Amino acid sequence: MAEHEELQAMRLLIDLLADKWTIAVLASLCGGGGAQRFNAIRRAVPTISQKSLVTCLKRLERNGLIERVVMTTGELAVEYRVTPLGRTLDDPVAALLQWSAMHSPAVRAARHTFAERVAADAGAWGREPLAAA
Amino acid sequence: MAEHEELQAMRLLIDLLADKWTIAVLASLCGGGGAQRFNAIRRAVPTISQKSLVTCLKRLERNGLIERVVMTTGELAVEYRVTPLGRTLDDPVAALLQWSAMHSPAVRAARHTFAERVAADAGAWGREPLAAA
DNA sequence: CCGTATCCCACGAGATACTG
DNA sequence: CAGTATCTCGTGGGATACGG
Repeated sequence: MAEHEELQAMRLLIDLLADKWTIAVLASLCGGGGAQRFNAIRRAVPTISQKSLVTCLKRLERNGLIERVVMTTGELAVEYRVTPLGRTLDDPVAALLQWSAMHSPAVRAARHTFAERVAADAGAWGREPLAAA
Repeated sequence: MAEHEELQAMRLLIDLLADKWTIAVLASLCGGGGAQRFNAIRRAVPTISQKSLVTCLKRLERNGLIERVVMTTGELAVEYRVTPLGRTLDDPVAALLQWSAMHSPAVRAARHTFAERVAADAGAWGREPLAAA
């Protein structure tokens, strides 16, 4: 799978994608042709909080995946756009997407099996172990 | 990139891989031919704590990616082995690995650029803003 | 050897209120 | 419109000690 330092490099990418909103934000950005304004993203990802969106955007910017562009029109307007580096995420994200489509049902099934097995184990030696606590 | 429900399925996979140790543990398991004993994994991933390893293994088991096998020899011995479902992770993980190899230097470079830019912005309007706090 | 139990801290993230 | 500032809570994870 991987040997030693590759793991560390991979953590970098995983940490990039792992937080709760990054993928959704990126999807919104790409959906908007690669650029969106702050509140447009908020509307596209309705359940995100302001704070989380700001944090998320800052991280993406810090890592060079998106760019923050202050528009020079009269009103205050800021646009976020995906950089070329950000575009390169398409490949790994596509791989994740494909795996999810193919195997996530199996994972859900495994969870149910596991839950039942645990319940059976609990029932095998005594009733209501939780009540004893 | 992705539209609506795919995101939720992807979260499942990301959550699987996101915690600090899963990838390393999986790598150790695969390195051991697909099966390793508890303390063998610990030695392979020296900086992990007992607690974290237990937690990590439980999650992997719960999601059907590995199997816990109690050996029926005299001494207490437990082996963890990758399931067929677990093997299917090779594809997405390989994609992550490849991206990391190709682009992680660019991310690190972006971080430095960003840090310098921030420092320049800070220096432009006043010295030692941190000292003021 | 293979864990469980407890304490403790850091951090992600929601809610809410305020500013340029 | 595009943020910043606090508060608070839940959880991940390290350290340590104990149990089967």
